[in-house]
Amino acid sequence: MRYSLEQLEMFVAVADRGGFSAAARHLGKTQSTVSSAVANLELDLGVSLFARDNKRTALTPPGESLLREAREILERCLALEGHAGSLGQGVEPELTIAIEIPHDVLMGPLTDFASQFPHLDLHARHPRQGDIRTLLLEGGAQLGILFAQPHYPAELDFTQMGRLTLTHVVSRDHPLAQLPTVRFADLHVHRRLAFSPHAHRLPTTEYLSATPCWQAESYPALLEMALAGLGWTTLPRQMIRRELARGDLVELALEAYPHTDWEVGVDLVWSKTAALGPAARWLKTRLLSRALGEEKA
Amino acid sequence: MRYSLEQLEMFVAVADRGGFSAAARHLGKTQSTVSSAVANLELDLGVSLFARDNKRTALTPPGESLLREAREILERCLALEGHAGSLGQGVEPELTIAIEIPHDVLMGPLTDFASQFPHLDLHARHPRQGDIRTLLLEGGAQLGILFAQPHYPAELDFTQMGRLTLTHVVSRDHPLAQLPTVRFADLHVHRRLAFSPHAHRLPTTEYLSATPCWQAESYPALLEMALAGLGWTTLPRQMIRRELARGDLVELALEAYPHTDWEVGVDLVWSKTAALGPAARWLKTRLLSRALGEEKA
DNA sequence: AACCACCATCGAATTTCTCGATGGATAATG
DNA sequence: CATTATCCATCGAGAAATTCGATGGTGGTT
Repeated sequence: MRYSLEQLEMFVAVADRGGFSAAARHLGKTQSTVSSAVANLELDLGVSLFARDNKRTALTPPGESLLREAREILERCLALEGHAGSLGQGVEPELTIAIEIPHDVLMGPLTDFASQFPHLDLHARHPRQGDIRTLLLEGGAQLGILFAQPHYPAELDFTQMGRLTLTHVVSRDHPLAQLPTVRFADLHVHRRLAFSPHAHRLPTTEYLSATPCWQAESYPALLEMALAGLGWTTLPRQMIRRELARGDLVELALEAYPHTDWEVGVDLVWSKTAALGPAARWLKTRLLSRALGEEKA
Repeated sequence: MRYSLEQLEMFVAVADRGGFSAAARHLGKTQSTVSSAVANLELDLGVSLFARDNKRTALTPPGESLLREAREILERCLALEGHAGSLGQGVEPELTIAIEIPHDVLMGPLTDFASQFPHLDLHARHPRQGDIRTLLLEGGAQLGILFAQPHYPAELDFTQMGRLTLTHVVSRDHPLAQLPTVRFADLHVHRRLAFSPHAHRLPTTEYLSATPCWQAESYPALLEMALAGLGWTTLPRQMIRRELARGDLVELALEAYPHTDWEVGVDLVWSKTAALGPAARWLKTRLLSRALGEEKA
């Protein structure tokens, strides 16, 4: 028969406590049990693990080498049990969230989430905006984080999670970056990089429709284009902290324009029909407890 | 009582084979054994692993999540057994080699070694040259790789492993790098960076003693100094392939000097008294089978 | 020398595991 | 529609392993 986990436990206990009797006391077993269990393990493995030196029990070099692996196995078993325990209490085995714009403000809650639910598989998707709704409706994701919508399907529930600040930026080498202040008319002569899902909604379009305009379907794509110097664009400031800090992107100082800081709401959305598991609920309250706006740069 | 490894085995077998009976056939057990074992495992873990749907046995989502961890545990157990097997056949649990100059020619044999003895802990040390001998004599290392010595202590055995080609190099920005050919006298006016253990042995000193000379105790130190442009030096060409390829170091074209390529032997040394284990013997023959010289650039 | 702590071994009691058989349920087949 | 085959859970008997307490040997300690 194969060696058992109990045998491995006794093995490490003897190694840790420095003796068979001490290990037996610690485990609440008889000394003879520990002795024969380890002896059988040694037979199974074909290696002598301890040098019984009468009065001093020390690991043999092979024993020391195998001890690490035995510990590893037992640790994995503990992980399995912990995982099973949380699953037994109804915690869902995996969670999918759909994020329209990945920005580092979310990373704080996610790292907390990782330590709270270490065994859970998190899938973070960032599909095109419209797809988030269908994902939530079809159960492909449990939570969605996206720009505030004027209205949602009846099957979806939502809360405002916070606000992101939109700011006008260009790459370091762009002509607009050289101007001390940017007049409204200056924008017209340079290419605008627009976020296509919003291109028809944001106030931007009302007065800038004449600008040569490129559209991209995702913020990361916009970011790449802006970094390449293809034009000016509006991006959430929280998303491009790094680039601003490094100077790769430069904020435009818009002159005589009242809405220098545009804010756009970010909503947390979930399906009314599919019940959220404990992990999803935890993440939801965690995301809401710390409003996005508080973490503005 | 704790769940057993057999139960985990049956768990994954049922998951893999798609049913209890199939798993039982595969494992050579009775169907009832598998059935009750998995049922007990489910009780222990407090999670139902399979959705018994009469005629179709499928993993539950929690079961799928736990399956990975169960596999992981069993895999670790196989590793433990494999490790124990090799240790049982006398393979040493760890091996220490002392290398005077780490260069990438050794990496081929070492990667082979890693796949041949996956559980073995390899310690690669590179002490000062003289210390290698004492390490070998005192059992702190089993194999040593160092520059050929005129003679060794009686307790050490050795074989020539190959030859390294010493070449004269300077950094890209050094004045000598600008000369199309380097005359012997040109060397005198620039600082020489010498490998101190060899400074008294190599022919270099005989005719270059007048050169301003810095000494370093290790080749990596020499390499750093040469890269910093501190002077010219002689380094094993195999050791600085990368730097030569990138152009960070430049070989000097010595004019009218017969010994442009100096070769220095590299010896493999071990203790006569301490018997080498199987792994050490394997690595020794592997290192000798592929002479160092064959891998010259 | 007496004592104490340590470990290996032994036999009996207990627990667990395994087997084969049985029964209920479903899907394919004639 | 009956038959057959396959699937799984359950049961009881037998086999196997684990556990316990006791015993004996060994080496330090007082």
